[in-house]
Formats: sequence, C-alpha cells, structure tokens
Amino acid sequence: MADVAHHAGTSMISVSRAFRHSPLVSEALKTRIFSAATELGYVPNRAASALASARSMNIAVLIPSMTNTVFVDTLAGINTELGPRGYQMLIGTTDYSPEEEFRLLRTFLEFSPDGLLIAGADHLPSTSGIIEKLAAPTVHLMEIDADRSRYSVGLSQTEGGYAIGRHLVARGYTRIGFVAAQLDPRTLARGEGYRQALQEAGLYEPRRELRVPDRSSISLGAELLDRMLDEFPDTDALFFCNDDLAQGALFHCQRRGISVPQDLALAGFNDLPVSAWTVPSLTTIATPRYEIGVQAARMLLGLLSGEQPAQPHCDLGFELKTREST
Amino acid sequence: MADVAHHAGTSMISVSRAFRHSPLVSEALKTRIFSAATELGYVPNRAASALASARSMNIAVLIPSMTNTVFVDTLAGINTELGPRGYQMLIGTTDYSPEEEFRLLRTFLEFSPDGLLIAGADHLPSTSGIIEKLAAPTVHLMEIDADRSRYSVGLSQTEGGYAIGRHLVARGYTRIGFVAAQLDPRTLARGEGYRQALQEAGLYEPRRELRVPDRSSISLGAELLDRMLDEFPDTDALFFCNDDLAQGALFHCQRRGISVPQDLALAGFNDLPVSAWTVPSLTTIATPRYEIGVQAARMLLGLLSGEQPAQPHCDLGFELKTREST
DNA sequence: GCTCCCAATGATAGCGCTATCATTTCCATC
DNA sequence: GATGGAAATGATAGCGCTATCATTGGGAGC
Repeated sequence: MADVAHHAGTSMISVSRAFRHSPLVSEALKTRIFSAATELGYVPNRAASALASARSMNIAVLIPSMTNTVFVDTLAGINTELGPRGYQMLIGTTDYSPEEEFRLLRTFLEFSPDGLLIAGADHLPSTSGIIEKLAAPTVHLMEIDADRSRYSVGLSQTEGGYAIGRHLVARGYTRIGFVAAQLDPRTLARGEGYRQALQEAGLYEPRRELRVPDRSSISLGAELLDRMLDEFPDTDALFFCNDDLAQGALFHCQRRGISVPQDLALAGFNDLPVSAWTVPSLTTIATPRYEIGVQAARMLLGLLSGEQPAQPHCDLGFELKTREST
Repeated sequence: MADVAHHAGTSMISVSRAFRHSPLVSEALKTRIFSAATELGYVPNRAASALASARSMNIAVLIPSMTNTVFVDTLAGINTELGPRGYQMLIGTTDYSPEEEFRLLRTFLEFSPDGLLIAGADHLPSTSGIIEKLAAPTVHLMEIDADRSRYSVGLSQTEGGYAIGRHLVARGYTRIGFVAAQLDPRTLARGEGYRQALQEAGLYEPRRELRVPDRSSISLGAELLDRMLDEFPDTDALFFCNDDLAQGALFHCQRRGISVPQDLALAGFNDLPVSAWTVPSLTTIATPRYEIGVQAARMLLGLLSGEQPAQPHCDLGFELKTREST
C-alpha cells in the first residue's frame, strides 16, 4: 500500500480510503491510485484490514447439511447478497448435531464474524449462550421463531404440514399416515401440522405415525413404505416429512405394482427438482429456500448498518403443489 | 492473550505457542495456560495470527456450482480433511463461467489463501497467470490433467464416456446418440470418449450428437429427448452427458409410453442418488467425487508441508453401473 | 566442580492495514 | 481583504498476534 501511495504521489491513508470507496477521496486522486495499483499488481490484505478496523467482513453460516438441496439453495441466496458487498461466507455444516453446531460456532469465533446466519431456532444452551454474547447480529433461517427478541426468516413448518394434512383430508382420504426420519425440529413441526389437520377432521390415529431417527434417503423411503403397509395395509394416503422419502416410496410403489394415487396417495415436503417430473408427479410443499437466503442476508446487512428491521420475523410462506400423486 | 499470559503467570509468546500446539511448551505450563484461557473465555484472533505469521489458514475452493450434487460431495470430502487441521475453506462458485472464475480468484487473493483447489484444468489465460504467480500450491479437481507440471486429482472423463459407449455397443445397440448440455470441458470429454467407442465399432454417426449450451436440468432432458426422437425416430440408445438429463428423459419416456430399454436404452453420467431407484433404474458412471475431495485436500496439505507427492496426478477411476435402463 | 548443551521460556519488533485527530486548500460570504 | 466552513488530504499510533533472537536453568559428561 505504501508503494501504491508513493507511485500515485499520495499517502497510504488515501489509498486505503480509495479501496474502501470512501467519498472522502476526489475522483482525480482515485483514478491515479487505481492505475498505480493496477500497474503494481497491488491487492489489499484482508487480515490486516480486519485487524485494524475490527471488522472481519466474515459472515458465519451454519446449516445442517450440504447434501440436502434445501440448504444449498439457501446458501446460494445468501451469497448473491453478501458477495457483491465484500462479505465472505464461512460455511459450517453441523450434520444435524447440536453438539457439532456448538463446536463449529466456537471455532468460528476465531474469525470474529461480523454476523451470523444459523438454521433453526433450537440450539444447545451453550450455543445460545455464545450467540447472545456475540457482538455480531444473528438471523435464524428456515423457521419462524416464536421468540420476538430474535430475528428470523423462513416459513411456518407447522402450517406446511397442516396444508398437506388438509389437502389429503379434502381429497377424501380417511386412513392417512405420517412418516418421518431425521427428526430435526422442522420435521417434527410438519408432523405437528399434520396432526392438527387430521384431528380437526376427526381422522387422527396416533398409531399411523412412523418416526425413525435415521438420516433421510430415497432407500429409507422405500423401506419405511414397506413397514407402514405391513402394519397398516388399509392405509390410503401417506405424508412423508420430505421429498427424498416420498420419492423413494413412489419408486417403490412402481416396483411393487401399487398404483399411485388409486391404491395409495403420496405427499412430500420441499419440492425437490425431481418431484415435478416423477410419474406420477409428487404432491408437495414448495419452500422459498433461495428467497429465504436472500431475505436473511438483507436483514443481516440491515442490522450491520444499524437499521432495525420493521419486524423481527419474516414469514415467506410456502406453496402447496397439488400434483398427480394425490 | 496478554491477560491469559498474566493469569497463567507466563508471557504472551508461550500462550501463543500453547495455542499452536508447539512442542516448545512444557505440559505443566500448557495446562496452566489452557485453564486460564477457559476461565477468561479467551479466543485467539485469526486475523492477527494471519498478519503476524503470513499464513492465513484459508484454502480457496473454486467450483462451477453448488446446485450440482457432484461438487457438493467433493466439498464435503475436502472439508473432512481440512477442518480438523484448522484450515478454512473459502468457497467460490463460478457458475461455469471462466470470467466469473477469474473474478472470484482475484477477490480471493485478498484473503492470501495458503492453497487453492480448483475444478477443471481449463481456465482463462489470466486465471492461469494468477495461479502461476500465486505463492500457494494448487490442486486441480475432477479431471486428470495432461500437464505434468501441475497437480490434479480426479478421473478421466473421456474414459468414462468411452466405457458407456462400449457398454451400449456391447449390448447390441446400433443407432446410438449422444446428448449434451452445459458443454463444459468435462461434458465434452465424455462425448469424446463416446465417439471413440462408436468409431471403433464402426457405428459413429456425427449427426446423432445433440449439443446445447443451456444449463442442465431434468426438464431439459425431456425436451432434448423429444428433439432427438423427432429427428431420428430410429434411435435405439441415448447417452446423456449427465444424470439430470438422463432422468428427465427417463421420466419423459414413461409419459410418452416409450418402454425403456426395449424401445430405447438410456444412460447417464455421475450416478446421482435418484438414478439407482428410478423405474427402470438408470445405467450410469459412478464417480468417486467425495474421495476426490479427500485426496485433493490431502495432496494439498502435503504440498503445504513441503512434501512432493509421489506423482502429480491422482486418477481415482470410476465404476460403470450397469442397470435396467440398458 | 566445571563445562557444555539442550529444553524451556522470554523480550522485542514488526505484519499491513485503519481510526483518530490534525492540517491544508479553496471558495463563498460579508 | 478578512473570515468561516466544507472538502480533501495527511501523520501517527496502534489492532492482536508471531518470527526472531536472547536468556535461563538444570542435567550429562568429564
């Protein structure tokens, strides 16, 4: 930076200001500085900048998994907002483990992030402790938070499950089951909505719920379909907590010669790319996950520049995709 | 750090050494230091460390896309190796654009990365210029590089395409087409292999190749299937450059009442999770993408500690998954 | 008992920036 | 021509660490 300053016939501080697009530098001087910088191949050093300014320009992002398209789409949304403003994402994947979440967050403290984006609202007490003590603003992703003292952008998972439940009831199914894996808070909320819808219709039977803690996958969907039909052959509709499982069940129905939706209706959650194209196509809940990333990043950037958002929780809703499988 | 040193009755430099697990600090002193640090809630500052040591502990990772499972799996592999060693990934997605790749790399220079992992071996000249001038070691991902002066971990995309071509020929198909989108170097290499295989069998017809620059997707697969069959209704087998397209074609065949593989055989590339479960299941090439991430990270870590790898190129091969669709 | 050496510890001086507080320049105003 | 104030620029002192070189203490070897 000293070399650039010397080359441009000015002082270091003006070079520093020019590179941060400060309005304090005249256009003429800026031009001289940037051409000197280009000539010398100067690249500013973020570590030094972070140290001197106490702003790291890092945003820590904690999500459960990258294998799950849902969170990757959210990351993409976040990045479109943060990237152009010079912020760098530090991505951590917790693998759905609250302990790993805590460990990652503690490690990220070394980077003194300026902000934190974290999936979900349920954390270990120690994790919440760090978040509260953190000087950096935090926005919770995916779920709408009940706590008004925190910021969140997402959708009501419960209402999504409720919408599926209502849809199946409206279609005339009467022996409707629920199948869940992973059992993270969002999955459980979907089951909650399903239960409400069925209870309202007088169709709720607790035994028709199957919950396993295993990681969601297509093959698990097939397996759980079998288990469900073995025990309750009269099942006429199944709500799977996500599209992976539902797709596995759908393919398995094809192999077993179970015709969907005549013999059995199937519904999923998330609207993964494949779900619109399977035969039959899969009824599901489309979630605005990219938009969640965009809005969460914007809210965070607002908080970083000292603005108070209009309201702490941003509900981006969902869309029921009624397709052939129901 | 000064507070921790004072609290533990020692000097800053010993605290610094203890946190970097230097063997120069006695066990007794280490214990005292860590308990003081825990008590005071001390967290080291990476920016200051990077500035003083000239090692950022950042590894820049450039991939075309995060929406594509292939690269996400590679990221996961990289992270399992880098994370425990204190390195942080800086992830950049180029969106398959060489210009964006250049822009991202230039931005990443500000973070003075200690190493670079970059997908593919074909870059803009300006990008290659940066890589060469970069003090940090670089490993290329996914493809095996022809250039012996560079490091790479991946598989031969050409041989993968060749394996599919040979398989289709061996199965007795004679009017075999190739459908490609995206047209990145890996896609083109697969087409190259396909061509070789068909030429050897005397079955190659240039007009049976359909290449479009559009982004790959399931719906594009369906569309390109239609275009191919409109023009060449006698086609008896199609090799799609990736599983997304092949899946779209497969689903579309179901809708159009084309029976696979009796009327038309389909093959893809990459073995995405869904491909083993569709009805019929999809013949494809399984690529070791997670392992590519692991091995590339290991090679990079080796280079960082001054080791010269046994050989600059690590070919992790692939597996032909012969399934029902052929 | 002396020397030598190594393991353990410490003092000092920056790393490359930016916050802070000057200082200078220039023009509008009276 | 003097004055005030805004716009533009500059000098200085750190930010929180680590590289480098110096120092200390104690045990092995003679």
